[in-house]
Amino acid sequence: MASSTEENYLKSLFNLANEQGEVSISDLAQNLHVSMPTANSMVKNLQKQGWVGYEKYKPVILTQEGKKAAALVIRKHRLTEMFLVKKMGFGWEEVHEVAEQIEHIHAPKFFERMDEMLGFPTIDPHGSPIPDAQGRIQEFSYLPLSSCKVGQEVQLTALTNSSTEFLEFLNGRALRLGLNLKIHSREAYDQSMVVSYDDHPSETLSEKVCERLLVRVIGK
Amino acid sequence: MASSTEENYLKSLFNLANEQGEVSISDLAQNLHVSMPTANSMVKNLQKQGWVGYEKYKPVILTQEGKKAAALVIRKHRLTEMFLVKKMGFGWEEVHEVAEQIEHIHAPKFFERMDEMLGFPTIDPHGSPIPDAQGRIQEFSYLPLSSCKVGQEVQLTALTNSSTEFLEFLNGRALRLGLNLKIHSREAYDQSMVVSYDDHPSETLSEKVCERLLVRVIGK
DNA sequence: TTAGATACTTAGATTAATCTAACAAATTTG
DNA sequence: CAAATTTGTTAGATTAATCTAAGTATCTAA
Repeated sequence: MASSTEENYLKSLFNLANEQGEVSISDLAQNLHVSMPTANSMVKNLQKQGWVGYEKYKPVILTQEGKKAAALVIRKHRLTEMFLVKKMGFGWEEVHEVAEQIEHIHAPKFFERMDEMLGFPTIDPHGSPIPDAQGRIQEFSYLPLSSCKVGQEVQLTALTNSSTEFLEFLNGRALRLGLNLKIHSREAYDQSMVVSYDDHPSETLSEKVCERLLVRVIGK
Repeated sequence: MASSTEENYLKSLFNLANEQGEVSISDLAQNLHVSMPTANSMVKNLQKQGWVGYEKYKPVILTQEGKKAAALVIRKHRLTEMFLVKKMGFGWEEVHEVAEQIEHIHAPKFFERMDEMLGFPTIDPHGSPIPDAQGRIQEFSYLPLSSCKVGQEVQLTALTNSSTEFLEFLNGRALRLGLNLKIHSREAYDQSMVVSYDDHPSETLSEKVCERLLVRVIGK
């Protein structure tokens, strides 16, 4: 069974591979805030346990077992986030730190009961998919708001970044998942967009923000 | 801040002191399933951090800070047990292992929300008191059933042992906290007692069991 | 195409938590 | 009370996870 530390490495490898494709030792080290030699020796350890394939100076690749193990940790993390928000009254900006700890709890029934109580959710509070109990993960094909056109109506469905600062920024503008946005204009100079929703008749969102908002087109 | 390991030592010291008074290095080592040298060096470490007082060959004594730190870990443990039983549908025999892990989570709001959702409970599912947020613990004065007299009516209020095996034994006889028991007889030879409750007109309980059942006298 | 920069590895040290072996103090008991 | 037993301590080793320093491989770009 993986230690908490090993679980964190598996999770990082999984997430980095999804974001970037190939994952180098330095990517991994940076992501986990450890030195390269530390990441290097842990990768060798993970390899010995059959979770990753690795050859000197080559990218690190999760094996099938490694992917499954990683997905199951991510499952625990995202189920926990959903539970904290839906059942315990946490804000979506407060759940990450707690979930980072609870994801390492070994207690199948605990997470099964969360899953049941939540009605078997498929996404977490930030719109990321929750892997199933077999470690299978459903991929959605959402677009960044930044790639949408003026005049379109879209629904905010997920985020590519769930840092506390970004979530607090969204809270400040009453932006939440499920909201319908109308795209009124885009500024050619800096790619910022003006949108409206609910009782917000005109909000300007920077390119940086628009890239992090994932949407589904619903109109025009 | 105490590591999980340190928290476990503090908890053991607190519980052992309550059960036995003086706590030796060997008591501690036995209780935590570690060797005496391990317990010895951890006690020195806890002393350096101001949680225990210790002199060579003398009993280990928690300081005020040590007692408070221990009580706050026990608070997290017992709140978690109550949450698992009352909010997540666990049986009282299933909660210990999970609570042993969750008690080490550092997330004040998580436990505050549990407390609120449970209506600020004062006892856990096994009748043990839950320390308050300041680490103060309310002591009850319950009697073991074994010390009660034939003819008395008593209410089952707590247990002195909450091992899975004992709890499953109680489950098998539908014995649970809050139940009123009538004491019909006691066998002089082995101190076993015959009691009745609910639709159980006659159950024989061994001395070992009677010592572990804590009650409040309500009649005769 | 080779010099310089970047990425990676090796070597060796550190810390927390554990162990066993050996010795020392304290307690119990004949 | 002295011997035997129990309890506690010291010394030294181990493992997981981390680090820094130093050296090596790979990539990039003049």
